[in-house]
Amino acid sequence: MYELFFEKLAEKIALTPGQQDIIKRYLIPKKIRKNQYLLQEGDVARHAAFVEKGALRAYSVDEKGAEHIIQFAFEGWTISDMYSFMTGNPATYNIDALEDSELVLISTNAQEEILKQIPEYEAYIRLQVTGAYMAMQKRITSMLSLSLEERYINLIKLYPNLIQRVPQRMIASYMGLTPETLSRVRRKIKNK
Amino acid sequence: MYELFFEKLAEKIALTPGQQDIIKRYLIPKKIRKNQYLLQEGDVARHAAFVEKGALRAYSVDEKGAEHIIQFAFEGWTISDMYSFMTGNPATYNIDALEDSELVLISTNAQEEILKQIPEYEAYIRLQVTGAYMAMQKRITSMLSLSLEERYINLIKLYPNLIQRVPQRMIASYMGLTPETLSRVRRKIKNK
DNA sequence: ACTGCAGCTTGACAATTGTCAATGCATTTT
DNA sequence: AAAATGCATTGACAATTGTCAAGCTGCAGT
Repeated sequence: MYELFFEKLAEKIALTPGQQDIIKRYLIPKKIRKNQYLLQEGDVARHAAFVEKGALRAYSVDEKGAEHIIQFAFEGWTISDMYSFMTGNPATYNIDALEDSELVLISTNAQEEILKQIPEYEAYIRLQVTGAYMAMQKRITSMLSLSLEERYINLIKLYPNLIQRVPQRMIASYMGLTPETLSRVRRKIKNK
Repeated sequence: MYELFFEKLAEKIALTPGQQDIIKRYLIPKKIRKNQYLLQEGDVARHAAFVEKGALRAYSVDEKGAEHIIQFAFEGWTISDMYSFMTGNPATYNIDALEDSELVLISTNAQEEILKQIPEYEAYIRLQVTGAYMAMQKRITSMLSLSLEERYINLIKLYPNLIQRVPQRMIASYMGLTPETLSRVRRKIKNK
């Protein structure tokens, strides 16, 4: 259990089996069915969720009811409403499952406890967040400087399995487009 | 010297005067004139820069020569090409000064040394990066779900001094717009 | 003070993207 | 097997945004 979690952890920091056991005690396994919510806007995010298996998305809903996907999370990724998780304020994003999924939950308290007992864990979180930050920076740069076709091609190159696992309209939402526009972008690319 | 740097540091972690002295030894003060480069695309970012005074921007340049601003940095902010800084790969962004500025540089080596000697510093960086991550997430959410007018109004509300210190065309660039479009957005807002 | 330049604004027009409606296809439900 | 549902595609048209050209303003440098 928690195989992938500790595998990813080991990529960033070295821990003894004893330290791993301490961490294990604070982890909560959770299975979640497709379409179920992990977090709803307005609730407080009391956990960060590491994805052992499956796929989730975080998204906001605007006044018109349109959904805007801020993040996907597949195996090996962590997802939460970071702002809510860090501050205890109500979440501004919804998170739900795109597939039946297996998660590892870490509560705010658990994270504090782990940090107290295993200071190395701090570096793990730092590197984790840094990676997420850099990915997000690339995403903004792509939005600012590339054509839709280039953006789509790059996205698929970066996450080749995205197409297989996520409906087009959600990729459109992630890119800030309507499904119709994404469909036309794909046609243009195909006809080249 | 380094007043603001240590003030910001103290907001996140508690350090003894002795620890502060250790950090001080690794910091490099640098003054930079308006329009001067701090970093050019292709070079390796060997430092992160904390802004004691002044203003800088990080931006990429596309094939057509258009600039796209990924980040502004004013007093109390840190700026670098994080990817290059972390990996040692060539930078993909340019960084230059919008005003005569006073910076505190921290080299990659300095950061490593500080982390070795003062483990509390790790938490500082983590919180720093987490803040940057959350800000960037808000920026993407704003790009995905708001109208141009709302985005502009929110931006000005968030950074009220931006208008005073940064030319409109750079705000347009930051928002992913042409200067003409931003000018029209501003006119619409004014006529309400 | 004068000149020149850079930045903001405006207008006319082009290109891109969104909206709405219809269709087709595949999957699920009955 | 038939019906219903959800998703992708397409077309026609509307709205938004970009492009190009021109003019205005204020500041910088002489």
